[in-house]
Amino acid sequence: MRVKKAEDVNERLRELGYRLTPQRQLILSALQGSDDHISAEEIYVQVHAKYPNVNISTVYRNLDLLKSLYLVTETDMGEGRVRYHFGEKGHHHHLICESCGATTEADESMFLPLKSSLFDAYGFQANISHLAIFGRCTKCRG
Amino acid sequence: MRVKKAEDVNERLRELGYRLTPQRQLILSALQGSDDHISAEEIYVQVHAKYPNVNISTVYRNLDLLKSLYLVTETDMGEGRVRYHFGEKGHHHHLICESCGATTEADESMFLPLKSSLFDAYGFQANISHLAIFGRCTKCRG
DNA sequence: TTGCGTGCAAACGGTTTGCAGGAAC
DNA sequence: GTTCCTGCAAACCGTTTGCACGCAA
Repeated sequence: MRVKKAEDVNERLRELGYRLTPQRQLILSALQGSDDHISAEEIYVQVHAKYPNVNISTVYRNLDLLKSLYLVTETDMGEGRVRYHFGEKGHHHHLICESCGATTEADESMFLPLKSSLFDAYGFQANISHLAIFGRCTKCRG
Repeated sequence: MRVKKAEDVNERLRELGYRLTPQRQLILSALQGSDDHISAEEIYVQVHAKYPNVNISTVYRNLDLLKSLYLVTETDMGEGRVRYHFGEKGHHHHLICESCGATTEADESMFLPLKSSLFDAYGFQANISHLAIFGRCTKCRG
């Protein structure tokens, strides 16, 4: 599961007829540079540092574009705001403790059986790329 | 999986020292009377019809209370608003089609293997009461 | 030169909060 | 009588939108 290079994405956008504005490239590199999921606000802060005039609406508009091209996925981790993740990075899921708020990553493989039983039972092709599951972590159970 | 009777809930609230205001009871009966998940707005409309002075902030405050007592669960079905469900009703999950918006209910049993593998692998006790899974339904795959 | 993309400011919509009055107990 | 609960209005906060300008192609 490799991270797609910045140049590849730029090329793809150019192919599709989208312009490579500095704002767009900074937003992309914020997404690519983030290990974790990143919020629109956090992207904005990073981009704004290098390019003070940028507006947060530009961040949202570019995130919408990237979502529609399936280059970016969003995950609702129950914070009242959505987090974004660069599409080519590895899929994984989040176990969020309702008591202490700790989040653990769960491997995609855990979810494959579910995916196939949903397909078998309902013909539903689940797009389980980044799921947030709530519950209690080991510590808080004790 | 039985629906808890209104009187039982009233009694429980009274035991815990909470007052049984008419607003609170109307909110409870809206929750209990809803087959599906119901939004705060929808509860408000129902309650308001019988008790025109009620304010939507009262609905939110009561939903918060009921959540904290684990009498009500909330599910984010990706609509930009949360839906509420009376706790004692049967657990089920939602398969939401990203193309046509259709939602199908999936039985809880589908998710039990996932639940136990998360517990075995991470010691995480998943509280999978009402999960929303996005993907493509049978029709939209065709 | 064309029209996509942007900055700005205002609006939006669901939810939360401060406060003073009123009802449940 | 005490205190919880409520109605009201305003604030909040993440996100979206209308508009005119500016820059990538």
